[in-house]
Amino acid sequence: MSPAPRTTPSPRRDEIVAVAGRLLDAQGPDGVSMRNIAAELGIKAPSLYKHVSDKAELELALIADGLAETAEVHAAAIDGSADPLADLARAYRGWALDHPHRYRLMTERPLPRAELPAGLEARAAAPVIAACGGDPDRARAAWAFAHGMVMLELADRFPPDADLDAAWAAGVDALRPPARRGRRTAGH
Amino acid sequence: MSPAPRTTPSPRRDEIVAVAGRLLDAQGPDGVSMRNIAAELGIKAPSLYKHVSDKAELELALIADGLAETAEVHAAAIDGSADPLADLARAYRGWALDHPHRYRLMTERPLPRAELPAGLEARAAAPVIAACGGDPDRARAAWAFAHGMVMLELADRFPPDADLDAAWAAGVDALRPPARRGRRTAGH
DNA sequence: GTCTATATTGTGATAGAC
DNA sequence: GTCTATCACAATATAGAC
Repeated sequence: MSPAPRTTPSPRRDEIVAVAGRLLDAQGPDGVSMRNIAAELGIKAPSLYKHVSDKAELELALIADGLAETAEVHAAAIDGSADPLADLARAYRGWALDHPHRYRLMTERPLPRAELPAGLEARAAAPVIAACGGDPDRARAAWAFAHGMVMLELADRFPPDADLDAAWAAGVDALRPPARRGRRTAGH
Repeated sequence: MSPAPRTTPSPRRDEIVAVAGRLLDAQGPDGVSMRNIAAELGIKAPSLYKHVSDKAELELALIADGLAETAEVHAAAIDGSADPLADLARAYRGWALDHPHRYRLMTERPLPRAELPAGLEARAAAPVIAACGGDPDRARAAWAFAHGMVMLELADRFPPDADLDAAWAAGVDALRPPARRGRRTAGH
């Protein structure tokens, strides 16, 4: 179902991916060099190539892991919520601010869809769509709003006096779907 | 009023900045190397340092030029418009898609406010604020929405079947300020 | 104002020995 | 599965001659 990794899975490979992820989260993209990863494992860079075909494979694994993690976090945020869009927004912002480099890696380039586990993108997108009452256009607008807020906050691009909580609230208020009328269960 | 550039202004300096801008727009950030700029001018890279203190100075000039240009384009878009937010959104998207690398450079890092001409940031921000009826929080939400849409579109991150025009329309509809009641002039 | 020569530092990746 | 040695690059920037 999910496409095979370019390299055979192995415990050592998993360690390498884990170290790459730690380096990314801690030092940003420049920290994720083959030399650094190797040093962290107490080996030399060329040895990595016995376990991993190239750097792109590592980045792919990092993206897939991040998508899976956010899919879970976001699904949990709307689960049973009385105000799903507001709770999702809070969770979205929180995760992105906690993992800025990972977040950028996951959003700054085209998704390598062909090499991602089947259904992963849909699972990651499901919470916004649900929080927008099933309207895909509104969901994309809401995603863009949240992405824009996060990116501008991460880049420290808002004016110093801007009230970001208020800006989030204004966007969520505007984008919240009209009250659902008499629905018993989460709808189609 | 505007802070002095680190290097004395000169025709040659202006040429260098112009070439850097052309390279950025045409080839992206990797195309903007001191070697490339020099080659474009028919000289060698070290010669540039007689006119410009370092690469950061060039990037600063590129950011300032881009801000000034968008400030004009966006102001023109809302001028006399019956639906300012929609027209601004169209202009915002158009300029960003026409200048993707410049747009990224202008938004992906903190503004070097201390080294920018006085009032430039405010001039660039004025059109959104006006289009949002003067509400700064809603204006920031609208900016974030547009920024998110543009960045995700530039990164080709939306699913292939997404209707981006519809997503823009959904966001603009949601964020448009309540109809202005009986105002004669652009308000305080 | 331009040149040559060079310092310095970084990257990803391969060959082949052990 | 790890090593050493190395390739092939690219970048910004400086010194000093002309």
